[in-house]
Amino acid sequence: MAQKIKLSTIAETLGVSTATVSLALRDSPLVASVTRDKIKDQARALGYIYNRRAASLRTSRSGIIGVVVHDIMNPFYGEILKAIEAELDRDRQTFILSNHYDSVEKQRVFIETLLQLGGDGVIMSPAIGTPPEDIKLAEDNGMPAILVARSIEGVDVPIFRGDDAYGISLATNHLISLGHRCIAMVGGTDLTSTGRDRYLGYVQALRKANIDVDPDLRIPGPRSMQGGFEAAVHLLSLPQKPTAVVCWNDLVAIGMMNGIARAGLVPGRDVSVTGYDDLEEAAIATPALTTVWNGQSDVGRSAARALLDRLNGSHEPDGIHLIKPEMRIRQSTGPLRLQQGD
Amino acid sequence: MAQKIKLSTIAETLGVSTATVSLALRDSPLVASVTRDKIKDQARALGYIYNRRAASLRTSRSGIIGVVVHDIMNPFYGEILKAIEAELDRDRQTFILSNHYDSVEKQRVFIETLLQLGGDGVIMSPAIGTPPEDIKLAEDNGMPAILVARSIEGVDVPIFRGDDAYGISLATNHLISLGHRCIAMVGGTDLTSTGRDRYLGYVQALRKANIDVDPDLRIPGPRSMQGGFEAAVHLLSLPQKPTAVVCWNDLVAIGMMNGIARAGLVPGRDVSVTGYDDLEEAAIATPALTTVWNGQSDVGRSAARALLDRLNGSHEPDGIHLIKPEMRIRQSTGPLRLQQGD
DNA sequence: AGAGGGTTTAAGAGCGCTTTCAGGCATTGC
DNA sequence: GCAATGCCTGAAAGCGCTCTTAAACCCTCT
Repeated sequence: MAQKIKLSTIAETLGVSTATVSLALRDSPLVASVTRDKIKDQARALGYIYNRRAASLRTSRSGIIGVVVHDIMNPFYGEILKAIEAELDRDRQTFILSNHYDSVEKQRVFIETLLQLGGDGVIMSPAIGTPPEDIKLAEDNGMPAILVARSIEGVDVPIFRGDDAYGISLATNHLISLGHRCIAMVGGTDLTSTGRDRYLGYVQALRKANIDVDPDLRIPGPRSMQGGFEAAVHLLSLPQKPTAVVCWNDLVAIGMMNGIARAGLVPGRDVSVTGYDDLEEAAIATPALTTVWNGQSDVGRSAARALLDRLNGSHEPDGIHLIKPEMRIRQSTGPLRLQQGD
Repeated sequence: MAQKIKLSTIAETLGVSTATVSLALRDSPLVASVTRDKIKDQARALGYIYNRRAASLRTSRSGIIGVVVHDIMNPFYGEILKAIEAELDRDRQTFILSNHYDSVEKQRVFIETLLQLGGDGVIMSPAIGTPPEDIKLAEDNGMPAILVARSIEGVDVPIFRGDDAYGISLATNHLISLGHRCIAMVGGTDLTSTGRDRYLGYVQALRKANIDVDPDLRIPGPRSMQGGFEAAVHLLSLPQKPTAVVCWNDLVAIGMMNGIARAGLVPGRDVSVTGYDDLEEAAIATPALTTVWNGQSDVGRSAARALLDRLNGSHEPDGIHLIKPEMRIRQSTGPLRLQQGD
């Protein structure tokens, strides 16, 4: 690299002031279009690189937005991220992505880093146990926060997520309507709002159908294919095997179906399985997975939009924005078969 | 937010100069430890946020490293990213992640943004058709680049990737040793170095075993489960059905197995399938997938290490660093069965 | 021709931090 | 007891950009 090209370099070679160059590059109407074009051509010719650190030091607007979720490799968050990315791209915002893996510590480091970089805002799916102070840390330093997918108590920032209780009740009711009475629930934890809401939806649906809730049929925890696979092994070893399983998400459901298949049973015939999220994988699983679409793309898009609006002054009303999930019925669920039937 | 706390705020409240505060926070030996502790306590008490933009404007080191790959949601890149993340975290570097979706344009925008932010370096898996100038753009502006997973012609920056030709030959030879002669290859394109190398490995393995290469048995393109699923439908409709399939990656292989199962055949018995990458999913697929471990974590870790070393002055030798893949034999491959056998 | 109006450009003061260099103060050696 | 030796601290310049204020310029109109 020959030498750093800066505004003043362009100004000198053209015999104008740096102010004019700055204005011209920013398309200010204060600069004549002839001058502006001349300046832009010269900038290109010299290979000028705009220095955002210097600019944002002055303007205190960095164009950086942070996004932090549990795990960006989890397809559920992946679909939210894609929607956020698309929305932010349209506004030419740079976004910084990070996993917190449910470590409050890692999440706080991320927020602090973002503040140091002068981030304009942050979209987060908070780690389990996130203290409200960590959100306030961002807000107090002029960095608005928006939550997605999970709520936390004691903060009043906008939240976008699916209506979990309703969504899981859709799945549970579907199984009940197929004649199932012994329905397990696999995955989720009481440590997140999502976990609590989904379990609630499951319990309420059972109660409404006058089915007793058997605590042995709840296996909290699993979130991955691996987890679903292991849960299958466990459930199929119970004296009273469930005939249907409501899974935390599609990954768990696919793992569950694999586990059922390994045991020599046929998912969808011997044991019905529902997923949650309606990932791309769901439709091509074997058998195709009955699941609940959770509005990931809506969540991502709306959250990004809300943040951008907020940055532009129009203060979006705070509070929870629930997206209504929808049922996707495929082949992994079927009518109850009698014990020794076939 | 009450008011911006800066170095000078701390300095004033303590009656020392800003220089002392700066030095103290940076743990300079020039400041007495008593003073240093007092300053640090005060900084914490006031809720001071270090302004990296201002600092990096002065030091021209930002602590930001860019990482751009085809698609962060693709588990193959995901495992590379995890390794990079772990390595960069140890050096307290912030990293900015992006997808390019094989758009050279999007990739260039990313590089430019990174330059504007003063990025210290960039790790990239270049988009198909990346012109060498785009890499030079980074290097010429003092931002070292490291390539992962894919090579491109005409640049001499360090490259870390698996030995694709060798890896695919492992899979192909494995199938040949099981008696298969009619072996399809699904996925990959001649547009990437990886695609060319893997096809080459496949062809060479067949030739060495005196098996004719049938162009109809190559289906370029698929990369996803969906793609593998569709390829299965196509292959099983051929007059001369293949008895084994070498797949581009594990996702394609899993999709392929789903497609085979949908057709009423048993993967691993009726049609053998190999994957590539050895993702977590491979081991729990049904049947468990025979695949080739491609050293993703090694690639990520080494690439990050190389970049950090380079930033610290020790100039890593350029050139290609090949990681040796390894075979993982599971249940999705089995001996050739005679046409009407069983 | 001069004034008034509109348009275009220049000047300059920071944004918050780093870092060198010189000077102040206390301690030690003779 | 006095000079020398460390150890700390403060002053100040400047990283590259923005943006307001004010001045310069060029018309047009009277």
